[in-house]
Amino acid sequence: MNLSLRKYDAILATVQSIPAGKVATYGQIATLADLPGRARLVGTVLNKLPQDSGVPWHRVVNAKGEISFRGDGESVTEQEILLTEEGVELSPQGRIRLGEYRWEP
DNA sequence: CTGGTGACAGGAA
DNA sequence: TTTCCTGCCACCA
Repeated sequence: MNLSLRKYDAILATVQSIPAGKVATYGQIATLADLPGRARLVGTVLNKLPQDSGVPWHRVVNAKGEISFRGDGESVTEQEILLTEEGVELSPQGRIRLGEYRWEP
């Protein structure tokens, strides 16, 4: 078992600790998981996550408050819907108001 | 082993 | 306010 796997677990645990109706940025997750500056790893990890991982990945967005995904919008739309269902309101530009919904541990 | 890729962030203009 | 450039490191061929 790789020690890096423990870091993945820390990332997943942090994402799962995000309360409903709130969102967190990749950098924030990375910092909370003791991986400062490794925001890309958070995205890479989530990208490889299975669908039944039970991780609320839809609450994780980039620093701009936008929903990220390899440029394709289908999954992005699903993420927007999930967030809206939880009470997260989106800006007209399709961006989340981090000042309002950013998770502050 | 080397090189390229990637759900990003932060600073500068 | 947004856009562009750079750095960061795990994973894949």
